[in-house]
Amino acid sequence: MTTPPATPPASAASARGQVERYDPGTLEARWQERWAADALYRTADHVPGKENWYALTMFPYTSGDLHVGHWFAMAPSDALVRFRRMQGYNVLFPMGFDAFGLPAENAAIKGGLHPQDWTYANVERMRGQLRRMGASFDWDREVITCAPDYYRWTQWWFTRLYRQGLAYRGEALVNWCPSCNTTLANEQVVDGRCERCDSVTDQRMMSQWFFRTTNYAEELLANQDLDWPEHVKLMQRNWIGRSEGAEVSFALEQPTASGVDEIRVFTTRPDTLFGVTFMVLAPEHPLVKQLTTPRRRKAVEEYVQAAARKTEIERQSTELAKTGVFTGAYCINRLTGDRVPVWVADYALATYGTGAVMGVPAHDQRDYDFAKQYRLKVKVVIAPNATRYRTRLAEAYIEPGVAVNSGPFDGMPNAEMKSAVAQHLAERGWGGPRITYRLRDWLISRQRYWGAPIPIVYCEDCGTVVVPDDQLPVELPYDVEFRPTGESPLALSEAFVHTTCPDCGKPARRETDTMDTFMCSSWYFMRYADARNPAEAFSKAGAEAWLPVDQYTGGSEHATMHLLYARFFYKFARDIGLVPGDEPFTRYFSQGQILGPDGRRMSKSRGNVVAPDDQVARWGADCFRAYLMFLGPWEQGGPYDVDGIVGVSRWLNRLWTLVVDPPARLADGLTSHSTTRQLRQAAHATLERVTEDLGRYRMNTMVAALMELTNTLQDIRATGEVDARAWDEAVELLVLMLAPSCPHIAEELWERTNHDYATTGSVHTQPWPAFDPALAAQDVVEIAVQVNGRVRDRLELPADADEATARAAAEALPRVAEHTANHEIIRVIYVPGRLLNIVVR
RNA sequence: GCCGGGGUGGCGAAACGGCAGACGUAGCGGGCUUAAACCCCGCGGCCCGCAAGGGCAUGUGGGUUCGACUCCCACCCCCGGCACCA
Repeated sequence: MTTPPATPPASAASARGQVERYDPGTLEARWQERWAADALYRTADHVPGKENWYALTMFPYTSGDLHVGHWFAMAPSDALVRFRRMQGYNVLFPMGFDAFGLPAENAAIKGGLHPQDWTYANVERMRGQLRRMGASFDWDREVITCAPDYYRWTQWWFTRLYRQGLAYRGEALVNWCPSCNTTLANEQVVDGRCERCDSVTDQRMMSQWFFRTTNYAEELLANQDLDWPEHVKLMQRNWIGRSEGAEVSFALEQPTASGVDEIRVFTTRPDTLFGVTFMVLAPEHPLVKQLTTPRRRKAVEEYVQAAARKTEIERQSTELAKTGVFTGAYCINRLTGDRVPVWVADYALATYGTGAVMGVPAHDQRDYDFAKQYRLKVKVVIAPNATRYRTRLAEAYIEPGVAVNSGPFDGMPNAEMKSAVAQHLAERGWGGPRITYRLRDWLISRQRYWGAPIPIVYCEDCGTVVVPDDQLPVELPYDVEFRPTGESPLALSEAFVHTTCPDCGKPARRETDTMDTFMCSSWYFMRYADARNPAEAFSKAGAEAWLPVDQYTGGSEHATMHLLYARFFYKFARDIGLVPGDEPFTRYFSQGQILGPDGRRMSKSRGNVVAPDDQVARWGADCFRAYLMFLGPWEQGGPYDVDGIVGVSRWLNRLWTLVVDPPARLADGLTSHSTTRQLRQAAHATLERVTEDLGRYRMNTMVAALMELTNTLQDIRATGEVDARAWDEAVELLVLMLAPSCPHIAEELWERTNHDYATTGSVHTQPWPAFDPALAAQDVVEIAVQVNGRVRDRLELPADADEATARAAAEALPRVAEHTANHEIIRVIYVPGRLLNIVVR
């Protein structure tokens, strides 16, 4: 079998003659080099006469490959940045790498490469891919979170939080991922599974480092004024989960051996306190062991152990019937003096409120179910009507009502009673008003290698000592056995563990856990403001120049993790006087998710991954960028249709040809020619649309508008004689409008239309053109003529025609007359430029 | 169950309460080509009709309006989040 030579036929001659073909590959590489050589995107902190604008798109994790999702977030962001620059802003648009984290270790274990070497190799590769995108990143401010000159400051943040009492070590029930062999923050457990690897997690009592995010719960909750997507703000508010209610103390009938004489509960229904018929402790509640009577011990221990064996998924399932065991102990409802049996049941959660629940079966469905299961008493204390009400219920009564069987509160509306009871309790020292959050403190300890070491030293004499600034960074040693065992790999490194106490100089041991990588990403956007600063995390001047971020772009999967942590960090930074404002991200845009061609999440196992490199190699970066913008609304995302991109490629080819091969007969002074008017109208109307669309992040319709103008120019070219000035103006506007989305071809065409890059500058440094409303307006418009709301004909009219003119012209149309004859015209509605509706009877 | 976001041609989509389907694809017909194409022209929701034209169409059913994809009410389906949080 013979194959033809690989060289394509040299002649690509079209009907229009020999025209140079659009060749994105070489053209894009050439301009990328040129821009880099000229440092076109280096951003100064201040430029006279220009306002600063900080645009940020989430930096990628160093997985090794940029995927379509990265492009989908970054390419439109870059277009908006370029647009804003042309509008006269001094724009900071930095890029970097989120480089610590488990995948590096997992890949290292699998492939035999050290996590650090794996990570830096990936940085190298991804940097190249990002450059190939043609985005206008300021690489001089690049950050790599695993570099000592970065994590030194991550550790510094820890020390500041520690000194402010916001970092603490505490014993708590924490989430554990048995596959990752490490603890996880609450935010990193999704439906009882590890957010990273999807393994089922369990809970363990461990001593770990936490940040007091709950100190800021109230402020984090107050996000409604942020210019963020509502659904993201809502996710955060749901996550924080504020509940208003009361804490109530119940006296133990028999104080425990250790002297505890009460059980405290949190309730949102203090109005039902008179209806308590049992008490429930979570299996992990510290009092369980102490108050269980000898006769009940065996049963309780068995139950507690069984609960511990269950996974979170099993524990949290609402479908399961309620289970529990009686402890044999009783407590006293101080308001009524009632003797209340104390049970253990796993529907009480150890990590919420006080870990104990008062059982009010008459007015809480869960308590009702539990009471039915174990035949416990049901006491009605809220009723729709104070005089007549049911005492036997088929389900809990949770509607509003008035108090009954509630002593001094009888007859009081229950809404009012909530605060009255809380008040009553407070006066007697039995509890009082209380607000509880679902949000937990942020667990930041990780029993893994590839992260920033926690800068803490344990000294026998001085106790827990924070590493002083001049001893940072606490360097992560390279030569460590990092296989995950559940114990921190750093504990195995004698050289790392053994140190001296910063306070007294005696031998001491280092903390061997590393920090959650979400810590690195909680402040990277601040570092960009002054990325090369060797003496500070960032300078005051840098912060004043750039913070807070004006526009942030990323996926909403980070709503309750990164975006929440970053807000926490920023508020802390504000409190210690480092940054201006209260919020890190003034505006946040959440782009949609790009799916595989089959409409499902892209994944290697499904084999539906579209590699951006392949798309770029085949179509060019400009084409791929524009196609991603053209697909649909940016916030929506959707399946990536590999066949659709050809339309964008055809468009760019036509546009190219149009500019490189202008109309055959260009003549001066044809200003009265109808095509001249049409040309100018189309160009200015498009400019109006594109300006509007870019301002509202509507990238898809922006590209469509450019396509339309291209089609119009092509039609006009075909008519023959065209006014040279009008043509040049239209082409110039088209190229300027193309610059944000397709920076390379725009630059090339800009140069080819008599603009010298060396003297007059890049197309990307040109001011955004202003459109002329008079030119953008149409002279003649086609309107629809309706009879009773149905279109019967169309009519061409001068744009400024009045109603009488329009009506006369419409009634003269035979197809209209047909429908109005023998009818009485009762009304005529005229919308200039749109339609005329004749209403008949 | 609760809270968001969506249902418009074969597909991706567009449409200040005012001509539904811009723009683009798939497909069909034609041109240029020995042949093709990431080239050019045309058609391109469904039904009836040779055509002119007419009817039906924006998840379903109501309503408001001269006029509804758009506003209101009820419901169905899909996607995302939360869910034994006391």
